[in-house]
Amino acid sequence: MADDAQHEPRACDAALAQAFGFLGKRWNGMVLGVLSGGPASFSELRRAVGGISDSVLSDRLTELATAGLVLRSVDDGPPVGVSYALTPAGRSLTPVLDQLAGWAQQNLPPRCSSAG
Amino acid sequence: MADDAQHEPRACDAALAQAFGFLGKRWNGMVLGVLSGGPASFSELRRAVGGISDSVLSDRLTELATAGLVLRSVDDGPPVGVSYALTPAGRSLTPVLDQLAGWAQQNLPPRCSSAG
DNA sequence: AGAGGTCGCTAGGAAAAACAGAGCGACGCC
DNA sequence: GGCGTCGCTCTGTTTTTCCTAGCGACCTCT
Repeated sequence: MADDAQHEPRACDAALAQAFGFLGKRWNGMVLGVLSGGPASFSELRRAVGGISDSVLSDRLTELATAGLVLRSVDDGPPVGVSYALTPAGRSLTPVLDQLAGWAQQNLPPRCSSAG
Repeated sequence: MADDAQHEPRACDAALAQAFGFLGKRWNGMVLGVLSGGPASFSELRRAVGGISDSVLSDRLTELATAGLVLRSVDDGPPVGVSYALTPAGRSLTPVLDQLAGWAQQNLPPRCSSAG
């Protein structure tokens, strides 16, 4: 082996693997994204991400909650409901998501040519 | 609060959806990550991401190349080979990946307490 | 009261993606 | 000639994701 190898497993890759353990799942990144805009209920989430089904959303929410990224709180108000919000850990991901969105706008082929 | 609604579909979410069209796939984020450390060959990629099979890697590479994120170049040297490298578009994702790795190290439960 | 809609969430079966393993033609090594 | 590597594709099986339907409880409309 020559000394060229940049491709040795470094901490960076390990952390990246952890990150993509969540973000690599089909909708996890999206729900984190809409949640970063503020707390939301189950139905609100479903609409915001658009195209996800109840089963999957429920799964992702449970998963995210278990990982400590989102918090599930039951609203005792007259109209009983459930709210999902980002924990500090999840909230610290927001700026990254923001950058990601910026990158996508510049480097990804626009799927919908919005006339604006 | 009347003007609370943060959950309307804004450009941010649309861009995020584009981004996760790629990063939401099981290995795309990882190969982008190792590629951000420098060009690599098919085999090098396979080792670096660790746990991916030839079929899937081939698919992801084709997909990423089609999207204009990575560039496939055939090496005419005596030991004929193929090299994959990030395009400018792909390279601009590197800092984001870096932040993501940083976030993961701080906010994600360490799965393997690496001695090193 | 009766009928219908929404809410949060779960269950079952179907489709898709990912997987592991083998193989192809061409190369260098011994 | 035998062997391993390279980049890449094919086949059959497992995991993941998806769609459809449904539950109990609440609210609204009539």
